[in-house]
Amino acid sequence: MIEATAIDAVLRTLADPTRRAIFERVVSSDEITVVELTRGSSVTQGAISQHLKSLKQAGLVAERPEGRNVYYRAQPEGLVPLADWMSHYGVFWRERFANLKTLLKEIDP
Amino acid sequence: MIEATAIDAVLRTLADPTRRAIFERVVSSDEITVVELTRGSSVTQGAISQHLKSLKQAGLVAERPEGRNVYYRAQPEGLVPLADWMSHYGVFWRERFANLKTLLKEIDP
DNA sequence: AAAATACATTAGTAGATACTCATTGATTAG
DNA sequence: CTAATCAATGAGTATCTACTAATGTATTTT
Repeated sequence: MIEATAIDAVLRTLADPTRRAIFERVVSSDEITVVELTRGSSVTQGAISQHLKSLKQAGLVAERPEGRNVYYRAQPEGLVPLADWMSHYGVFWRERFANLKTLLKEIDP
Repeated sequence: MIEATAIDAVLRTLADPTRRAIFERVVSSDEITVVELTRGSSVTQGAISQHLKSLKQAGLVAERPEGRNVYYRAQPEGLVPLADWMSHYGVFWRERFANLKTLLKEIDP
């Protein structure tokens, strides 16, 4: 059985559009600070920090404090519970997953 | 860009543990009625019907009325938005394919 | 040292939502 | 025909949560 608590945390965390948008911005950038995330966002800095806390607890992001800044980066292994769940319950996911494996072989034969 | 509304509906629908459990039971069985789903569940029949409505609107299940019963079955193509969203981050994984190799082994050993 | 900057955290609030209970509509059984 | 069963829906409620505003804690700048 898939670990219920992990998939639960990941899905619940990604379900919120604002929080998911933050995660996507973290993914798109190598590293990004809270002020940078706050700029171009419709919510306040406090909300950003709260969402980052949720993302961190779900294992989706990691932080690197440096001086008064905190750099956030994506933690891809946090998506493993979701990928695992998909492999069980998503038939079509297997095909796309096969494509991903093909892609990887092209990159690193 | 991935269609925001679809991935939003799928994630929001699957985020609730009770509703996700219902979906998993529908997936596991070929076809299943509401009474069957209600048996062995901690919530009432009304709640089950409400969750099935959400799942149907998200495109995750389909129904087949027969007499006074309604048979539900999983609609795997409803997971495509989620798979697409994951694929999008497959690109992100490619940039860090060392991690991806680890992920692949964990997901599909 | 004082001011400014970066981030986290708290309290309070408005809106969302998951649930129960009751009812309704439809179909089947006695 | 009447009673029972299946499922959907509505009203009402309690809980959850995403948000703002304000404050706190470091750290850096001037």
